[in-house]
Amino acid sequence: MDLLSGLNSAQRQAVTAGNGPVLVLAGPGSGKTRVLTHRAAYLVGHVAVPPYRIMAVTFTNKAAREMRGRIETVLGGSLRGLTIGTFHSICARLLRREAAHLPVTSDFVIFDESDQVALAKQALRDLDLDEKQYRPQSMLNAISKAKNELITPEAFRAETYFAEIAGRVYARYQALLHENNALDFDDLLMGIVMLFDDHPDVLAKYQQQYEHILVDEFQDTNTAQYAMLRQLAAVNRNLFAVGDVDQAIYRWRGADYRNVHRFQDDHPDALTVLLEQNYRSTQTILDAAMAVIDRNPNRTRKSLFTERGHGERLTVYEAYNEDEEAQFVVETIATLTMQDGLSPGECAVMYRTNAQSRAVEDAFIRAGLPYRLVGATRFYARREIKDLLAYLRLVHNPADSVSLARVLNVPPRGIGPKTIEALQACAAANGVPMGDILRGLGQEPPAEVQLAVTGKALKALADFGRQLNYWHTARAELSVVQLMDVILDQIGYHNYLNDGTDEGLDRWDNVVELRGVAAESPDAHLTGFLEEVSLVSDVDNLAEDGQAPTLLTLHAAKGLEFPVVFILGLDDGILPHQRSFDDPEQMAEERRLMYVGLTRAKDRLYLLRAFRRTQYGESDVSQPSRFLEDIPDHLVAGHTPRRTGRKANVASAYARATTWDGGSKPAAAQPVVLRFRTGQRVNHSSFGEGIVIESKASGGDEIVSIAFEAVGLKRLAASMANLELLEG
DNA sequence: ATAAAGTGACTTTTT
DNA sequence: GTCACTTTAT
Repeated sequence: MDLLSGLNSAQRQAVTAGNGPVLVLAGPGSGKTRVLTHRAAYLVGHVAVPPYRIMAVTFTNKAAREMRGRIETVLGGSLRGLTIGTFHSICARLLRREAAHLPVTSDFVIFDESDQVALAKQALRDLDLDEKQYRPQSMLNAISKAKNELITPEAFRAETYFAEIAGRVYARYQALLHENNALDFDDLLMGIVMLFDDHPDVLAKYQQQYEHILVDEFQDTNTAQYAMLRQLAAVNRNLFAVGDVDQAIYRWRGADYRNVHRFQDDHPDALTVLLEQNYRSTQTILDAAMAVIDRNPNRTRKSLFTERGHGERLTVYEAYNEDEEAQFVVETIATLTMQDGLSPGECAVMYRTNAQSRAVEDAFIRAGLPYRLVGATRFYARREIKDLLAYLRLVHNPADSVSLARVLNVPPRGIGPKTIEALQACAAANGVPMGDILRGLGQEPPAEVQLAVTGKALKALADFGRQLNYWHTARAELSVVQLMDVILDQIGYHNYLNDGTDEGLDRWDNVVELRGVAAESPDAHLTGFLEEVSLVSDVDNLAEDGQAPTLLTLHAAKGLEFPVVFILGLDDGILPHQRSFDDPEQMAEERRLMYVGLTRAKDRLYLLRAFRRTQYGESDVSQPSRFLEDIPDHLVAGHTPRRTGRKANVASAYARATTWDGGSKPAAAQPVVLRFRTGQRVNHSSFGEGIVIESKASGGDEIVSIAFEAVGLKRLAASMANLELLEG
């Protein structure tokens, strides 16, 4: 039947597999999504499995959306009842349904990273721990790691002093989450596994319902996710997993590609299908990618092949610095567009770290060309978006004290830290959330509370409480958009953002954009809207019809493909990243990251590096990436001198730089007159007297290092610090 | 209660 | 260099 007609034999074998566990090891571009969607369609269309008995799990909403669409296309009908979504969204849905067994109610909110930090800080304060000494972020890392490994606060075992502290913070943090009627991302996964463990009847219900479970990107599952899959598939044993250990790049997030091997150990009878034929790249690109990945130890070799022919050889280019590296990208894209009739949207620029995007953005801006940037400051992490969402979450769940603390004085309404402290104390004394105290104050007549706050501040609190009450009541009859408008209007948010700067205008645009998100689903209720926005990521919003080149990290590039790919920063220390040098496991992951990048390209691949690179404000000479050395010479064309002398490179780079932009370079060469010299005595208004150790120009300012008698060595910007030159 | 100055961190970040 | 955050000065 035509459902199978477009598949090669390996793909067909996987799609039509009978009952029992199936593991599909799919190389890049081998049609793994195709296999997954056709498998689902096959089950529904051929085996007559009702859609509601299938669960398909992905890691991103985008992947889930696409899969649903593609299954529907193959089947030519809608798939009502099919459970398809990310691990997190599916878990959230199930947890809400089974909330009776949870420490939170069914309308719990999901705390994101910054909420988590706020809560971790609170936990540290509650335990009288110094947040300088125990950084909230490292506490959260430990907590997240524990949750991914399904370790509860009670089961948390401390071997070290740090872990002992982390364990205590974990317990307090968890209690705070529940007080806020909130769960974090990791709780969604661990919560499900615990729920299933503690309530076999609940588990049995879902085990029966889900006759088939399909999983994408299986190499990226963590312990909790794997445990959940095992639980659900324990009875029917129809677990269909697709993955590629060579594309495992999320170890640092708790993912463990060894789950692929575990799957084979746990299911000795599993049908394993290897997909090696590539439908994306030229053979040259595949050969380069294999040359890189084959150096990783302990892996089963895959022989990727294509029928697309050899295509063009790769271009390796060594630029003088990151600006020239970016310039090369812009120029090359311009040339390809004009000479080869390529659309700029078919090009992607990939890099290891977000910081690298700046030079590229600058180059595009200088050339007056548009680009699309994925990631960086994520939309939902922006201050204005978080503010507005915090308001909505507070209206939805007055117990959410993290959101309350965020918006209590935003925009400023005369509620300072003293007042907040008093409110917190009052809430703690009465054992109720701060939101309830506020709403009590906003009642007519105000509720009686013991609150150490004076007239003006008290009025501010009561006013805010009144607004909160109003919104809380109004939320039932207003749409999300209407509620947003009411809140924005009443708090004067537009006015607050509009501070006359361009940034203020941008921020308001973002607010309008969020309003647009809400307007897209006018019938959605507040709960649904909040859940949707708390589970989205940036890649989810990457439009398909882009006319401009895409700038993104290698991590964000996974799962995507582009006719032309530029990989930047092939320097030792960047890719592979410095932090992976002393850990072979991490180094192997860097190599996989490179592999992922290489295999995104369909036709052309450009590998770039810079001889000199400015990082953290310091310019340093760098060595070529060791991965670059692994690519055989015969796959490379247009090799700029790489192992030849550095001087020639520098000279040619300068020559190019001058011919390209006759003087339009950014004002890096602004002369700075140095006022201070080593050995001079100076006086600073607060640090007192000291001796100048060093003075140099940097970033258009004079940076002076001074050894102060009272406070030791400091680095100050001469234009900022009020330095007085003393005699001597 | 804000604004300016100083400090310190800084890889990636599917949800 | 840039961001977030804290301390200090107004």
